[in-house]
Amino acid sequence: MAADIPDKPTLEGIEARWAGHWEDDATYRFDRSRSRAEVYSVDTPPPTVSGSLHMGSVFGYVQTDALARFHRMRGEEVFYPMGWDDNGLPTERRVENFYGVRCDPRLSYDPGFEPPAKPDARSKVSCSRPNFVELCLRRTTEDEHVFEALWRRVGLSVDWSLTYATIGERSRRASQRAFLRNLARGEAYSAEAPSLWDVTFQTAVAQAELEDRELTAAYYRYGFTRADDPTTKVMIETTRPELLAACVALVAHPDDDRYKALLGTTVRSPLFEVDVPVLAHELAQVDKGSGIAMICTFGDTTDVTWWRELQLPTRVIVERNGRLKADAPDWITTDAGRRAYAELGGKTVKQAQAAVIELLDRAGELEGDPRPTTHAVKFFEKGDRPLEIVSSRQWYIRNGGRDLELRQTLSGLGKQLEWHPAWMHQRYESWVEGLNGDWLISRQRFFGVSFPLWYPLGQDGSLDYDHPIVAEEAALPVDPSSDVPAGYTAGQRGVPGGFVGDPDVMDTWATSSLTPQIACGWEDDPDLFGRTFPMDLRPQGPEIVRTWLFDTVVRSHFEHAGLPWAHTSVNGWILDPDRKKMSKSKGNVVTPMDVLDQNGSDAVRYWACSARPGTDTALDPNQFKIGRRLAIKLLNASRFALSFGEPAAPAPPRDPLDLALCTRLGTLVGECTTAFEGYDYARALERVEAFFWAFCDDHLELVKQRAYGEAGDEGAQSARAALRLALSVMQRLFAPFLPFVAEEVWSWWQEGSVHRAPWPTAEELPVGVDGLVAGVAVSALSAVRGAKSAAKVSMRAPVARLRVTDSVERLAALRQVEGDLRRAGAIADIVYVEGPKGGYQVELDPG
RNA sequence: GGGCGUAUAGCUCAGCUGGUUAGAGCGCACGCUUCACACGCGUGAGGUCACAGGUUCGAGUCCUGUUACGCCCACCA
Repeated sequence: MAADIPDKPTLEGIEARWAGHWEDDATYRFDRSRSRAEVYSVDTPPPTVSGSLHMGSVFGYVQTDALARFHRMRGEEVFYPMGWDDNGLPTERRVENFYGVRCDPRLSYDPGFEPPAKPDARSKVSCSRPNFVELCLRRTTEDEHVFEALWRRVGLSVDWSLTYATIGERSRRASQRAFLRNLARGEAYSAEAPSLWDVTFQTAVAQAELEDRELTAAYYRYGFTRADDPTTKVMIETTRPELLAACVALVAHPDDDRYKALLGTTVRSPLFEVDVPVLAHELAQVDKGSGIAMICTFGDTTDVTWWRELQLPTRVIVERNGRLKADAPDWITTDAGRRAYAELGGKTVKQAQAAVIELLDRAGELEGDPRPTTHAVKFFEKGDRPLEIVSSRQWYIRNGGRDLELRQTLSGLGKQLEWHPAWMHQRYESWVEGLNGDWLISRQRFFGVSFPLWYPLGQDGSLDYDHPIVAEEAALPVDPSSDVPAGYTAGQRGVPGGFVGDPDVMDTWATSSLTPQIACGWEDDPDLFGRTFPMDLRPQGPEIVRTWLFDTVVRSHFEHAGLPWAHTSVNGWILDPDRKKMSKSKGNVVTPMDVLDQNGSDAVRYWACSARPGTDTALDPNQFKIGRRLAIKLLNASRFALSFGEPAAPAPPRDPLDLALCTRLGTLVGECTTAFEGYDYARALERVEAFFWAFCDDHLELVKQRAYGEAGDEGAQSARAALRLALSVMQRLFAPFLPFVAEEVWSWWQEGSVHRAPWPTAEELPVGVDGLVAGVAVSALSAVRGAKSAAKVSMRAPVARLRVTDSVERLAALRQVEGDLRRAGAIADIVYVEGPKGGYQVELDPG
C-alpha cells in the first residue's frame, strides 16, 4: 500500500497525468441509458471562440464544474456537453483582421482563393461570401482547439464527445427548424420598419445588443418661420441639426400654453424652406429645450414613436453607410433649399453637422452660442459609431415587446426559474419590463445561419415578401443562396417569375437561444432529448441575462410551452486588483494559460470557487497561492495519515478523540451537502477547507504518536481507522474543487476515480459522541504551545506540569484525551483543578 | 428617473434564520531543524462591523434614511 505513495509528493505534472487518465477511462462520459430522473443536465455556455481568453472565462466555468462534479458524485448522471459559439459578427471581425480580407457578397466563389500572406489591415482583400465563410470555419476550428486545451487543463468534467458548434450542421438545422415553426405559428414575421442600424457593420441590430455611451454634444437653437406670421419664429433646440433636412414636424405638449395657438399650423424650416406641421403629443416635454421638438426621420427612438403615432411622412436623408444622400431629396423644392442641401450631400453625419451649423450661422439663423451638454447615445455594443435609425425590411420574433399578455407570460416563466443567487432574477424582470419592440433577428452579414427562405420574383421583377417560399424541414439545413426551393429550377434564380434567396443571416442569439435544443438533440435524437430535456442548470454570466437567457426562455416557451431548465446560476464579474472591471483596453488582462502554468489548475480553481455565487471578485494572485498551498497540504497530510498503515482489522474507531473527529466529520458533510444543494459551492469549499486545516494542525498533532503505536496497539488501530475515515471524507469533499490533487491522493489507496466515488454521507461515520473532548484538547494544547512560544523554545520542549482550571464537565472531557494531550505537548504531569473558568498554567521543564 | 448588489482588521473575504470577549487567510511582528509538509509549524499585534436614526433585554445581523463604489433597466428632442 504505502509503496504506491511517493516519498516526496508533488503537484508537478498531475494535470497532464490525470487529464490523460480521465480521457482514457471515459470518467466523465455520459451514460445515455439513464432515465431523465437520474440525469442532471447542464446547458453549458458556448464560449465565443473568436473572443480573447481571459480569467473571466475560467471563473464561471470552474464554478459550474464544481456543481457538476457534486451532482455526479451524488449519483446523478451528469449530461455536460460543450459548445463553441463561432457564428456571428465577432468571428467575422476576427477573420477580417486575422487574414486581411473583406467579404464582398457580389463576388462569386473562387476555389483557389488564398488570403494574403501578410495581412494588411488598411487594404483588405475582397473575397466572395463562400470564400469568406471558409476562412471563418478555418479560423474557428483553430480557436476551438485552443479553448478545448484550456478547458481540459483547468479540469472541466465535460464529456468531450458531446460538443457542438453554433455554425455546425446540427445548430443550423435546429435554428432553421425553430424559425420555420415560429413562422408557421405566427411567432416570427417580417416587416419594413425603422430599426437601429450600425453604419460601420451595415447591419440592423437588436435592442439587446445596445449600450448607452455618454457623449459630449451641444444644443443648437434656431427658428422655424410661422406661415401665418412670417415675422415670428418658433425656436427649437436640437443636438442633431444635421437632420434638419429630414424634419417632418414640430411637436409640443398639448397643454403647453406657449404653443397651443400654433397647433395645427404650419412652419417653414430654415435653410431648406420645407413646410412642416406643428403637432401635439403627450411625450413632448415642456421643460426640455424650448419645449417644442423638431421631429426628423429618424434622429432617435422618440422620433420613431412620434412618426408612427402621428402618421408623419418618411423623409430619409441618412443612408446605410452613415452618409447623407448625395442629391437633394424631392421634398426640398426651393432653389435656396436645394443649394443648401448641396453643401451636405455625401457627407458623413458628423461632417454634415458641421456644414449645417456653418450654413445656419452664415444665414444668421443660429441664436446664441451652442449650449454644451452630455447625453447618452445608443451604440451597438461592438461598434464605435453611434447608431442611426433606418427603415428596412427585417425579420422579427415576438418577445412580448409589443404584446402585454406574452410579456406577462415570459415574466411568469422568469419567476418559475430558480435563480442562484435569487436576486439575479431582478435583471431578467427589469429587462422584460423595459422591452420596447419585438426581437429583430435578421442581420445583413455573412457568417451565420441563413434564413431557410426564398421569395417569389414577380414578372415585373418585384419581390413578394408576403409569401416567402419556405424550406422543407427534412431538407434542413439549407443555404438559400445556393439551394433551390422545391418546384423551381436553379435557372430561375433571380429571373422574373423565379425566385431569390433571403440574403440575410440570423442574429447569433437566434441560434444560441436554442442551445438546450441543440445540445439535447431536439428532433435529431429524440431518445437523448427525452433523457436530458428540459435541462437542470443554465450557468452564465450576468451580462447576457437579457440576451442568452431571456431569448432561450422565449424560444422554449414557443416550442415546448415551458422553461428549458429548472435552475440558472449567474456568476459575478472579475475585477482587477484595483476593483475595476477587467478589460482588454485597460491592458489588465492576464492570459489564463500563464496563470495555470504558474500556479497549477487546482490553485486557480480554488480562487474561482472561493468567490460567492454572483459576487464580483477581484483577481487576487494571493488567492492562487493559498489554493496551491492547500493542494500541497492535501498531498502531504494524505501521505502522512496513510503512512501509519491500514488498521489490522476493520475495527471502527473507539478512542474518544477519534470518535469526536467522526462526529464533527458528520457535521461537516451535512454542511457541505446543504451548501451544494443550494448551489453555494463557495460555502462548501470554505467549510471543508477550514475543517481540513484544523484537522492537520490539531487532530493529526494530537494523535500522531498514538497512531505510531506509542500508546499501544488498540489506540493505534483506532487512530489509524479514524484518520482513514477522515481522509476518505475530506478527499471526496475536496474533489469538486481540486479535482487533480484529490484524484492523486485518492489513487494512492482507493480503487477507481474519486470523481465517480459516492458523495460522503453522515451514515458512513460512527456517531453519538460528546463533541467536548476535541474542544478541550485543542484549547489545552494551544495553551501549552503559547507558553513554549513565549519562552522561545521548541514545541518539543518538555513540560513539567500543566495545571488546568475548568468546569467539571470540561475537566472530565479533558481526562478522556489526557494521553494524546501529554504526548502531543510532551507534558509530564497534568493537574486538574475545578474552577469557574478555563485557565491554564504551564510549567516548562527547567532541564 | 426606477432597480439590484457591495460597504466588517493594512489587503482579500467569512459571519446562514439577531444571543456570551467579531472570525479566517494573506501581510506584519516574534519564535521553532517538531521524526508529513520550511511550498512548513507555533504564538501574537491589529477592527468606533460606511454614516445617522429606530425596533429589541440584546443589532455586524432587522427597519428607515444618507453616503461611496459597481452594475442593470428606462421614450436620454
